[in-house]
Amino acid sequence: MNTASASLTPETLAGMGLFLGLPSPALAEVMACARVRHLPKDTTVFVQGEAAKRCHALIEGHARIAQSDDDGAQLVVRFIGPGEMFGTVALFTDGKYPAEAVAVVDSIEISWTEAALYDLIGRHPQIALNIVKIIGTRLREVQERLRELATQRVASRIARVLLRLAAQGGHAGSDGTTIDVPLTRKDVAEMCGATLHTASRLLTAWEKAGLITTRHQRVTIRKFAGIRRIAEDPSH
Amino acid sequence: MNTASASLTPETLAGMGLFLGLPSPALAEVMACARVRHLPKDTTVFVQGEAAKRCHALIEGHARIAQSDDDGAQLVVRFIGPGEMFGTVALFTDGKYPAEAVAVVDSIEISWTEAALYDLIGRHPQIALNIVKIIGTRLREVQERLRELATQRVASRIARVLLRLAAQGGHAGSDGTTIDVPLTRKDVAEMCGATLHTASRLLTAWEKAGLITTRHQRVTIRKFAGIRRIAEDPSH
DNA sequence: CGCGGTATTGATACCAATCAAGAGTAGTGG
DNA sequence: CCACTACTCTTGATTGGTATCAATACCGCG
Repeated sequence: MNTASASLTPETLAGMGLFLGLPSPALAEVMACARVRHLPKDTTVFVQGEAAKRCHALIEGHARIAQSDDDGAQLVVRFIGPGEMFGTVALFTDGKYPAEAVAVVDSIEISWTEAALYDLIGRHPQIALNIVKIIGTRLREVQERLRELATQRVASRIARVLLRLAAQGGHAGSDGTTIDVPLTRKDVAEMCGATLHTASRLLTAWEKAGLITTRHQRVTIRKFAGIRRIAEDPSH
Repeated sequence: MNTASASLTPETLAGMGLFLGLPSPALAEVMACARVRHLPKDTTVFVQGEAAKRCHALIEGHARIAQSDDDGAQLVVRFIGPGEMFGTVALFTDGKYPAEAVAVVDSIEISWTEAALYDLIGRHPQIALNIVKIIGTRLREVQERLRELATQRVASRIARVLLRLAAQGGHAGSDGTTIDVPLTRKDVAEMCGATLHTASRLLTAWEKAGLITTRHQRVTIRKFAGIRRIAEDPSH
């Protein structure tokens, strides 16, 4: 993991949605004004309400973005994986992070100051278009979830959470696809607006039915068809 | 209303979020490649799944943006008011509108083709930043609603819908603030993921309590404090 | 070995959906 | 002008999915 930091080159940036379509020299510029940091597990990158100073992205690892209520209630907005940016919208709106970001495994972060980002956009407007595309895609996803939450039952929503996570960050094995973010029952519940108890009941039931297996907060989907059926079946 | 079309000048654009910060000559360019249309009440501007061809904005009136399930279930994503853009995200993502847009009152729309928009952005990159700001703000709002839906009760959610609509488009009168979008009980219900029946019961109860009045689908908030209390009270 | 965080599982309560019926209200056309 | 129709709104009765309350079990770790 610390070797990754050593091998970090402008080419690493080429695959990031934020810098798609930029020529090599531009990537070098981007690299030149970036700050790379190692984030040990459970590091808080920023907290809700804090003044936004930087645009962030992950090189490696996973971060949980979560929003809290005035009372304790939390909602997991999304998990950020390698190559994805986060904490950037605040720079363009009111300057305060609307959620908190915590590394859920050892991770590596790259970030830019607000001034540096604006400067880069000025010289490479493509970056602004990339941001529009990224934010637009997320807007859609969140609207999708909003509709799900309004119209689907808990079982469907949890099934969809699993499918979404598997698609976003999952590696196929001999016995199914394993989601590489460590997921507590609480995380699952907070991703779909359910209680930890209901999530636990359902996941345990699915495990007994052979649809999934969970060990040490790692979830493996063994029967995609079964999970997909639950996700789409309006009666469940 | 038809006079508005006649008096339409580049200055009209200056107040739109999309073109904030642009100098007059740029606004003239924007105007030159725009198409202005009158939308009679109930006109469908685009339907869900349709290929996105244009970037839209409202000069006057109101449009409802709603997303449908595979089965009939609908969710009202937002109401668009004068000066607000809509149907633009699709141009930057997969090219398909994720929702439908319908004028709920007689309205005037202005729009640009995808090519024209890209061309304008190329010459005036500020537009791209404006889009980021607009979409970023909406992303936040939707995330906010997502959390509400996950953690708040129906009464709170409906109260918040009223407050949000009053803030977005409401004019103060002697007896309170009237929301200028015509709202059916169904609209209210679909904005917060409830059934029309529950929405009706609550609104009627609030009307009896003197918190609001409704006549011909026009809602007036008479006691802001009362509505705000319901919005924040976790027991309701 | 005990301890904090996580997970399971049963019993109960309750909010809101669903089922069901009827009462305004607006627009249409004879 | 009035019947006819469609749509919105109201209101009652019942059901059921989940939250809530409560207790116990598990597991890695100091």
